Amino acid sequence: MPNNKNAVDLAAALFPNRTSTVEELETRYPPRLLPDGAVVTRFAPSPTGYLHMGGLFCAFCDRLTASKANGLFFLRIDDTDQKRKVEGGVAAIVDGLRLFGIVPNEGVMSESEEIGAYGPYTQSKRKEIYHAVAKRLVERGLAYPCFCSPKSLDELRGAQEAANVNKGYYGTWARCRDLTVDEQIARIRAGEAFTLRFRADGDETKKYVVNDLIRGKLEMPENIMNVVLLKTDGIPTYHFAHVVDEHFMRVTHVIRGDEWLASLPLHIALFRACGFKMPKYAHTATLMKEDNGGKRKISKRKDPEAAVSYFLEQGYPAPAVLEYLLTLLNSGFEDWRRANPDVPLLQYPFQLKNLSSSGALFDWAKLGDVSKNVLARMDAAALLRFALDWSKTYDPALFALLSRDEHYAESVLRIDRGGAKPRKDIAKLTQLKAYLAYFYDDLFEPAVIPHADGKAILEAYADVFNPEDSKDAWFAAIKTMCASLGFAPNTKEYKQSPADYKGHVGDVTTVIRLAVTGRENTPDLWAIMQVLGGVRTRQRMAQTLCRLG
RNA sequence: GGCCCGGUGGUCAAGUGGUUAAGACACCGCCCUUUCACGGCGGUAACACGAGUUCGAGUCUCGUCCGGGUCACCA
Repeated sequence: MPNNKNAVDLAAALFPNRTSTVEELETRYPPRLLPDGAVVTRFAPSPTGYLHMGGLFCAFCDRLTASKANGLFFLRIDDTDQKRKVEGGVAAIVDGLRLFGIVPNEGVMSESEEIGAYGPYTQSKRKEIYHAVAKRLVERGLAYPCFCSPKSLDELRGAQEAANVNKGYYGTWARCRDLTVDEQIARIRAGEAFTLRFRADGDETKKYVVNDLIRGKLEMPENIMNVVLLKTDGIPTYHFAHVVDEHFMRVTHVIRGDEWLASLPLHIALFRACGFKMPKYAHTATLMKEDNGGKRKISKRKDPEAAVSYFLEQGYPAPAVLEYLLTLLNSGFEDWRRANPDVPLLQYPFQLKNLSSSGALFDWAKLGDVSKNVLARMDAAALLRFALDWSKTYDPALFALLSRDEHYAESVLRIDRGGAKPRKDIAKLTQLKAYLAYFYDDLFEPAVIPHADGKAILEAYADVFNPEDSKDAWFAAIKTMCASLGFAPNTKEYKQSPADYKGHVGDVTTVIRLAVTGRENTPDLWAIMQVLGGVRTRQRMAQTLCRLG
């Protein structure tokens, strides 16, 4: 379309400073040289202070999708809303991703470092690029200045509400759309504040048809909204920055939350107006939460679990959180994990198309189960390292306890771990201290022995206890002891004629277990005694006996 | 309210016109067992509703209902 002279004059008035031309930008950011079929993804969060669960999930999908296709994944910071910007917000995102093993190939690498040839990767540093495209839009008559004040826009909305029509800047409500160029230029020269709006040309009765990679064919009415492209301060809105950035950063696949679905028609219209090729879109489902009876989006304000840091604080292993997200939102993952228990998560043959399109309810029980499995797969040394790392920042008392004697701590953690059927007691590290408390004398809490024969059992056991015994010998000694105390040496015999016995071997070991650990439920008692050592084991039994009188 | 997206057991989910409607978590029972776990076996429990197309519908179409999202100079 030829530029008309008036439009060119307007553009010059709007953007008096020299900007690059769109053609220059095209050369500066040429199509990427990548293998056939390679995809380019991006994660583009706002630096609002922390990494959101939904964001983590998108970034993870971005990473997997790009890796699988020999493509590349970059991190961009969408900081066009200066009001919401938070000190350290970029670090929270970069560090958050790193803790989950998600590392970008290019883009923002830290608060102060960016790598890659398609930057800057921080939107607040790209003003000149947005202005170049905006200027071109004005020259083509596809954008215009709007002098409406926030107050008059409020009134507009009020009037629309009263008239019971759709709200927005469109049709005859778009008052600044048809000002004469003379008036526009005069008001700009007079220093009036203005925004730049999109001159929408959509027909509401017609539909765009888009293929969403997750949802399939989508039909949505064409865009008629004359949205703001550049705010009064010249900073672009998300929509405009999105279109410009995905184009010049040569993104092929946009994976984002489904809260963006409603603005897809706008984005389509903007891509067309700019003459840019659209990327493919994948809109992921929102993570929901049960809220008395109903479900609702997990909210930053009300729900601590909105922030990924919450799970880290609780001591869930990062991979467990990711695995949980995958079981929740990606069909087929659990089968794969069962078949490949030890393959790193990043090698999961991820497919966008088997992402769920309906919003899943967050399920703590399921997360706990997933996490128990992840923790159970770790060996004692790995678990200790994880626990040390975690407790250093989140539980100094536990850290002190574990580092007192790491060798000892590891032998505690080794009990019933590493075999074909490891125990699954722990879902998160906040449970660890309680789990191993009785291995430390200062935390050990003696229990009362409710069993009527407690005294007799402990006295008899004191005679036969030998810390040198192998597990078999240890158990054989207990069985032998059972007979003289009137207990069945095994459960079967007891069940056959309960009347003949005071109880069975399990009741006997329960008394010993209580005396030694203060607990009714523990891992293998023999192994526990080995770790505690003969002296302490004897000591605890003796003390219990004392209390029994 | 307009527009959009969803709706299979309590939760997550397979399923793409013909299945006894998978599986996982949770729950219950049994077995194993030195307790508790783990593991094994079994069980309760679902296609939101109504029309239509078809020999045949969870699967296709329409309507209804329900849930969610979105309608900013926020992203």
